[in-house]
Order: sequence, then structure tokens, then C-alpha cells
Amino acid sequence: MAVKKTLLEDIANQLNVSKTLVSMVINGKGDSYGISKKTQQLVLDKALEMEYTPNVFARALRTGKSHLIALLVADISNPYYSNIAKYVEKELAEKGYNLMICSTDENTKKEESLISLFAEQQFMDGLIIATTAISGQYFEKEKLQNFPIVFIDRYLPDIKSNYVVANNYQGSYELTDLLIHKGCKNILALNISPSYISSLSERIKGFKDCLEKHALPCEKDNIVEISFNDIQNEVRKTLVKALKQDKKIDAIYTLNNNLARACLNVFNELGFDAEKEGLRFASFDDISLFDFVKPNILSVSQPIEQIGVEAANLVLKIIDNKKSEQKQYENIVLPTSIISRL
Amino acid sequence: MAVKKTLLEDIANQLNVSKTLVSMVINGKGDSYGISKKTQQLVLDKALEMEYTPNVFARALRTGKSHLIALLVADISNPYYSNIAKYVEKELAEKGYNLMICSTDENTKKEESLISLFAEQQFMDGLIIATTAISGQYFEKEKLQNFPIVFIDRYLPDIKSNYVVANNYQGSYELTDLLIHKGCKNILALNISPSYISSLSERIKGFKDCLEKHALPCEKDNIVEISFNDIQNEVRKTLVKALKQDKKIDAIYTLNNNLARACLNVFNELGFDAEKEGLRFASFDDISLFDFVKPNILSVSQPIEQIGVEAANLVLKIIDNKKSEQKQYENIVLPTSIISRL
DNA sequence: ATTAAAATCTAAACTTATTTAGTTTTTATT
DNA sequence: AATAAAAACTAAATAAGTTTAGATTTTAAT
Repeated sequence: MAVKKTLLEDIANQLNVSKTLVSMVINGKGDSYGISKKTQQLVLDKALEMEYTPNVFARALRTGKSHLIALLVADISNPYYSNIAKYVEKELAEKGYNLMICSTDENTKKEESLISLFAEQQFMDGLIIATTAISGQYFEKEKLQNFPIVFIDRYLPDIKSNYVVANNYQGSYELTDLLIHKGCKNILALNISPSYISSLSERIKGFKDCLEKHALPCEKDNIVEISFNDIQNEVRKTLVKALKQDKKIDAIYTLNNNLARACLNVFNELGFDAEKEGLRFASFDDISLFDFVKPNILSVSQPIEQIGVEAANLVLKIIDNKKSEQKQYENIVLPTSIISRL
Repeated sequence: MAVKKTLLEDIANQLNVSKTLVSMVINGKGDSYGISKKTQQLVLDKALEMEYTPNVFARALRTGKSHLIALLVADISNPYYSNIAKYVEKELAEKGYNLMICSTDENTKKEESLISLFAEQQFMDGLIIATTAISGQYFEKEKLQNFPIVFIDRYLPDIKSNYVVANNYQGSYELTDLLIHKGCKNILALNISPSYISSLSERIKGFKDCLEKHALPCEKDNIVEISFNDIQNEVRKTLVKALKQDKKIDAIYTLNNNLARACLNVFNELGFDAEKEGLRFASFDDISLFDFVKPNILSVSQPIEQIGVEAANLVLKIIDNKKSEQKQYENIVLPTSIISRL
């Protein structure tokens, strides 16, 4: 019935050698352990013949290395994350690591329980995470101190850490600058709440600083926070109000792609033609389909591939450095680019 | 320095009981093994206090169960797959399983090596896969015979298997029918090659059957195969030719979302306004951003959430049934819906 | 106070690899 | 031929749990 798996011992028995020897050869340590070339070949041939594949759990249990890296994101269906995931996967695969992607649903409790499962158990050799945490408190836990973690997209300002992020401040500043150069003077920025997330707060800062440089006012009404749980309804309410207020807005700037989507939905619902009404539309995060969307979307594009590749390599680097006790942190901030679609 | 992890044995020592007992209690088998309520509480409290979390590898090695399910998709950055992934993840999490998502890059070799890693090693308890395989040959391997596999999106017609797919035939038929009712008589269908994939061949069949029902001809020119490796260039060539040919086409129907994207790109490049030219645009797979894209896209929407949920539950069901030797296959075909955007 | 039965608990085996500390075999040297 | 050195190999410990088979302890019944 059930097919019996080939074990190290089976190979050893067939060849009348010890399983120690077989293990050494399989792991490519035959030479350094002084196993003769002839024997090594015998073992390799037999392993192939018997379709041997090592038991991942036994190996990991003994060595404490799983060759697994976890990627924790808030929402894998968000194209921003799924694209990063693709490149992380690719880069790690080339280095002999497998990637385990998990979606936390923006749920901090779930995030913590996954981290605990992955890290405290040495289940994963390392972790790449777009955290939903407010503070770095959880990550300061003693048990996590020695665990390789790389933050992406967002970092936690209150702790030292390794991270790879886009230059959110500059991207936002430049996009705002572009809008202003196109003549916009009263921009409505839609932010998402909770907005303590570093990426968002820096985008806001870039926006504000740019307004200030151009001596434009930033009133209370210019930045509205939309709560994460009810994006569509709150955006609808906000836009309906903003579009009929006295002091007309001349641009909408959404701080992430979910907000952009929600706005576009409202435009559709209202039959509102932004271009006809002279309203510019801008968004942080570029999605390839934006190329075909009406109204034209000015956007900030993040270097997705580079973020994925750098994060993968950084986590591997930390794993390698783990032996050498000195702890130092690497912070990689990558430039964004403006997609103007005018 | 490195914080020592709490082991079963540590708890046992603290309480002066055996690690056997601790293991039983931790696994919720205290009652069935007749451990007194008092002792059980002591163990649970101490485990909490010492922040015990079991070693996943030791457990999996002994029990042969990892509580891990793998999801293999061709490309996690494709929103179709990343959305399914999200729902699979959610459903499995509720049942105490973790999901490991891997992207195979449409590379059959990579797919096979991952399956081998996951299945032959009982690394994973089960597998959900959108296979890139041509035939079911690989899956007939003796070692895979007893491994729980659920195919999604595509199935392999030449073998018996468990699968959850959308009704590609009917969706395609209905979409074609809609185009014809809107007056289209010369539709250009863009298919992707290799087109032996079940989902694609059924979409083509639905298309052809519908043309036939309406007594419309299906010439060689009406279905063009675009090779997967060079989508953008081949689509450009095809469209440039098709748009200036004598017998004018009145609709383009792309058989998946990658092709749709490539077409839209070409429209942009050429400054071609499909609506003005009286050309309808239709596509299998609906993406939420299609709502805002010009030209309007008629599309077939797959029940993404349902596919994810059903696939998750089916794989768990197979895992449960594994003991009872009788083998039977479940094939779930879910209805699609037409998004007409007229 | 015995003894049987029931309730609790435990020692040791087991899962499959890797690694340490040696042993055995072969080769080289005198 | 004896011995040292080098080369090739192995037994047993180990990783951290789960499970089996059996040992204690407690309770109940005579």
C-alpha cells in the first residue's frame, strides 16, 4: 500500500557502509571527511537509483536549520506585496532556500502568533515582514533578539532593526511637487488609519513639507484619515463632502493603492468625470493596470523587484553573520520614481 | 547570549513529573490518558509561564504530520492566484493549518522538484496546485499515490484526481454569446500557448461552440496562439496585423488576464481607441481594476473566494480520509459570472 | 487488613537525520 | 617486518518531541 520512503539507512545497508558515511556524502562533505571518490560515487548513484530525498524534519531537528524563510505580509492579495513576494521567492530559491508566505490580514495578534511559531521554534531560519505592529515592543522580546528579521515596506522607528524600504518621504514630496507644478493649489490627501505606520507617516511628511515649501496652506481638511476597516464607505463620505464644498479641491492624492481603488469606485458610482472637472488624481504605489485607467493617475512607483531582492539577500546575510557575535543593523532605503501620465 | 528555549523536559523537571505526562497534557490528551485535572492545570500554567512552544520539527518527525499545506502556483504576482491564496490561507488558518505558498514561474522542472520536496518527504500534509504539467504522468508516480493533492484552476484530463475549477467552458460560451448579441461577427480570440492546459482548452471550446451555434465561421485567423514567453511582442504583432486586415474584426477576446494586459498596452502604444473604432474588448478573468479601465471590458469573473475555500476544505478532507483506504476523487466545478460593463 | 480495580503516572523506544570521537585499514618508511 | 602516519570508515550520542507498554498509587470492596 503506502510506498516506503528510502532512508539513509537503506542506502547504507545496500552498500554495506555506515549511514554516517552516506550522510556525509549526500551532504557534499565526502571530501572533507576523507571518503574515497569511489565510495562517494557508489553512494550518489545508489541514492539516485533509490530516489532518496532527506527527511526535512529530521535534518532540521538535528541541525537547527530549516532552510526556510517566512514572508509575512498584511495581505497577499495586494499586488504590491504579491509582487515583492515573487521576487523574494526567486532570489531565495537561487540560494537554496524556500519561502513560506503568510498573510496576516492586518491582524497584529495573528502576526505575533505566527512570529512566535516561526521564530521561537527555529522553525524558520529567518523572517521578512511587513509588520502591522504599532511599536517595536514585541520585537524586543528576549527570544527574538537572536532571530534574523528584515522589515520591508514599513519599519519601526522606536527600535533598531534591519529594513528595506522605499524612500517614502521623497516619493511623496516629488509627487506633490508635480501636482503643484501642474497648478494644483488645494490637494485632498487621503491617508489610511492607523497612520502611525512609518511608510504612511513619511508620505504625509513629504506631502506637508512640499506644500510648505511652496507656501501653500495645509488645513485640517486637506488630510483625511480613512479607517482601514471601512475604506469604501468612508472614502465615499469624504469625497461626496469634498466635491461639493465651497473651496474646491483641484487634486486628490491617495496614500496607497487601496485608497486609490476606493476613490475610483466612488467616481464610478457618482458618474464623476475627474478629468472633465479639472481634478487631478494621484496615488502612492503604482499598479501596472493604472496605465489603462481613466482618469489618468499620477503615481509613485516603488522599486518592487529591488526591494524583494535586497530583502532576500539581507536576511541571508544576517543568517550567515549570526555566528560572529557583533550585531549591527543594515537599513536600506531605495529611491522611488514618478509616473506622470499627463 | 542566545536565550535557551523551553523544552518539554524543562517543564517536567520543574513540576517533578515525566515529560510524557507534559506532552500528553500539552496535546490536550490529558483526559483520555487519565491525567488528573489538578496536574493538567499545573502543567498548562507552567507551560504558559515558561512560554513553552513545541518544536515543530521534533513533533513532525515523530508524528509524520506537519500541519503544513503547500500552495503551488505558476505566478504569485498574478492577482488571480494571489487572491485565491488569500482565501486558502484564511480557511486553513481556521482549521489549524499553515499555508506555504510557492511560485513556480511556470517552470515544470521547478514544480516537480518542489512537489518532490513537499510530498515525498511528508514535509507537507497536503498540496494545492495550479499545475503547469502537460500530462498527469508525473503525478502517477508511486510515491505520490498516497499524497493528498488538490488541483485548482487546471486539471489533468488524462488522470483521475481531486480538483476545484471554474466552469471555463460555460463562462467562455456565455461571454462569446454576449459579444454576439451585441452584434459582433468577427471576434479575434487570443489564446496562450502552451494551450493544452485544461482551463484554456475549455475556454476555446466554449468560444468555438458558441460561434457554431450562431452559425458564425471560425477561421484560422480567429484564434491566435501567443507564446507564454513573449506575450507582449507577439500580441503587438498580432494586433497590428489584425487591425489593418481587410475583414475587420469587431471584438477581441483575450483568454486570460495577462493577455488582456498586453492588449491594453498595445492600444496605448498605438493610441488606438477601441471604443471609437467600434471594437469590443472582452477577457476571461476579471480583475477589480477592470472597473476603471478604458475601453470597457466585458469579462468572466471566477468565484475566487469559493475556489480557495473549497480547495482548502477538500485537501483537509482527503487528509482525514487517508486512513480509510478507499480512494475516491472529488471534482468540483464552480459557476462563473459575466461582468458586462456596457 | 487484603485484594482487586481504577486512576495516575513513567521509562524507554521511536521518528530520521547529523556529528563527535573513535576505530580499522591502508600506505609509507626504515 | 615492524611501526608510524595517513586514509577511510563507523558506533553511539544527539536533536525534541510522541507513543507504547508497563509501573505505581489511590480508591473501593470484602
